[in-house]
Amino acid sequence: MGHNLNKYINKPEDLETTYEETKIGFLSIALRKSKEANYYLGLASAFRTIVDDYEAPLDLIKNDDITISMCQAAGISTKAIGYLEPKDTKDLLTDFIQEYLITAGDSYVDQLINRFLLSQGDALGGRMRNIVGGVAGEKLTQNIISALRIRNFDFEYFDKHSKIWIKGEYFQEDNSNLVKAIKWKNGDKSRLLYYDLTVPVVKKNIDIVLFNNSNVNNKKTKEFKEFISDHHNYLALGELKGGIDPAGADEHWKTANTALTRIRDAFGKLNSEVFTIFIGAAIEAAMAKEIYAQCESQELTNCANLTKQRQLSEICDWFVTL
Amino acid sequence: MGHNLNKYINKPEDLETTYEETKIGFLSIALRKSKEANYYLGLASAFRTIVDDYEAPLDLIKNDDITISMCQAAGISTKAIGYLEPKDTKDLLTDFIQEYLITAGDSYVDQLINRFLLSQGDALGGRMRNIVGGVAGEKLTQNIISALRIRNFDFEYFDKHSKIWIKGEYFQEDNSNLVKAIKWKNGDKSRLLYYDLTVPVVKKNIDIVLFNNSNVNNKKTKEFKEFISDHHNYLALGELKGGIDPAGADEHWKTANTALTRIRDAFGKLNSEVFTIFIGAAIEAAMAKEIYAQCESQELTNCANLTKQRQLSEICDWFVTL
DNA sequence: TAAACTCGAGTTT
DNA sequence: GAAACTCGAGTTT
Repeated sequence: MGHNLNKYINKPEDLETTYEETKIGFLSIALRKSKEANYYLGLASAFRTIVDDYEAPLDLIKNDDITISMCQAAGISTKAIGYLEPKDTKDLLTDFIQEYLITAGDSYVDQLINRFLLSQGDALGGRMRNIVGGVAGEKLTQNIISALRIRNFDFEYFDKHSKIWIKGEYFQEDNSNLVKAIKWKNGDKSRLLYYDLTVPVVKKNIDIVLFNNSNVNNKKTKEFKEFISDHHNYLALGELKGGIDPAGADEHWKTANTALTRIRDAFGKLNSEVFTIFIGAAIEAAMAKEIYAQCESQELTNCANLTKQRQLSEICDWFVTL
Repeated sequence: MGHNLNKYINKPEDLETTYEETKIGFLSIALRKSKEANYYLGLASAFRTIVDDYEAPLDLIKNDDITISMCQAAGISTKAIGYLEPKDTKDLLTDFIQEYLITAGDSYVDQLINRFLLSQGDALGGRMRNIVGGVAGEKLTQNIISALRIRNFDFEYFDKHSKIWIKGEYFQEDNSNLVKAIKWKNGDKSRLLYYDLTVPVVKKNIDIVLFNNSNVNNKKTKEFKEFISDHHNYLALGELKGGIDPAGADEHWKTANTALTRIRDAFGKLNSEVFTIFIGAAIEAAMAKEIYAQCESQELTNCANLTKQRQLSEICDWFVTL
């Protein structure tokens, strides 16, 4: 970049994701999706067992235990169910049974289960999107920790499950998903990184939050709340986009761009400058130009393509030495 | 608003979508989804018919006709298939059959079809998202045409299928989905509106594009290309977000916000000012404040909540009289 | 029924 | 295998 923060990014094109990386990404999604599918197939099978006991479709409404599954078969997602009252769902189910099950005659169970599977497929898709995002976070964690180890910085990580700080030497790659935060020492400097933290200054949840000190106890304490409410403690904030789909690349960069602008505006109003970063897995030509230009103007402090190992190592090393 | 563009919006809260509207939106999605599901159930049924003829799962690979369906059952979306080469899909299918079909024994056909249904459910979800967006465009069209009729402005609409301009008097509500463009006369002023047009100045596709004259022939002509390349012809550009999900509201507003910023930046570089507008169906409290503030500062020229009939009528009337 | 995060399933131009 | 549009299926804090 203009000011050489990342030596592997010297022009916008360096940021672009390759066709090969996209392919690898989609393949890895397919593998994971097949595995996750088992859960939903199990639900369908269990649902069929219950439904098989009924003689007439309309009787299905009477069993409150399966109301949610029936709604799903009728095209209402788990998310949407939360907005409906019992009367709404009952009316909808009655119409659904009339229109799609009774007309199916003897094969109404197949009709119902097949529709249930369709809705569960959409659910599986939603779940996969969260998984892909999680995997991106894990990859970043692993690379940050590698940078800490190479530099021999003392570090600890906060474990989501046990809710305690664990010494860096005990970290293993398969703990990556448990890492909520990392703190380290770089000489006199001490640093604290949190993932997915709601930052009071911005009033939004932010993927990557780096504090310029670690003089604070764990979350859920009043002290922590005060710590994160003080803009002086912030050093850098960033957006991480792990999706591999080129069709979503610009869409999600636009989202990230507004999120980053909100961060700058919120800290700017307090006359506080913070670094902002963007790390994405799907970077297309046009947005690469925008990202690069923002880095040159130093509106954006640093960036990297998550699929390019050298860019990623480089930004992680920069990050831990900030 | 501060400058009274929309008399039904006097404070940010006026923009917020109600719980009731959200509920109606989700219910209408469920109804439509059940209808659209038929197509995917049909595919599954046809797929089963073919698969039933095979004795052993591995033989399925040999039939190229069903490769795509097999891939879908294996978790590869239509979108992802485009990135894979035959060798990739063959390897993946071989592993898939080994791991999930052969292990299913005699019930391997059910296993395959159920997995196919899961993937088709995700496909149906994708299709629904496009439909919801289309319905929003139709609603806007209907309200714009109502405004034109109330004011007795002469207008014509460009029909997507027949690719001709049709006199306004022949417009019927059930043609709404065919309207690609509308042109009208307001006294001496003539106006041309296009939906989903790639604007060369911005190099992006924009939902709502209003030209300050209609001195141009149809699309696909060189003349049209020159017309849309001249920034002087532009009067207003807007983003329309038809989604009802509150969870997606801020996400999509962030996207729209960057899109609108790109429009202003691109025209601004040419010292050309254009009006910008935002119309959304899902508007939550925090984003309502941002939208309202942008309207007050006149960064955003006008806005409306698509679910609030009076706001919508008002912005359409403003739009046709611009 | 808090708010806003995850991202790709479609689609069009 | 162009590029960027549609939006809600999940999820977390």
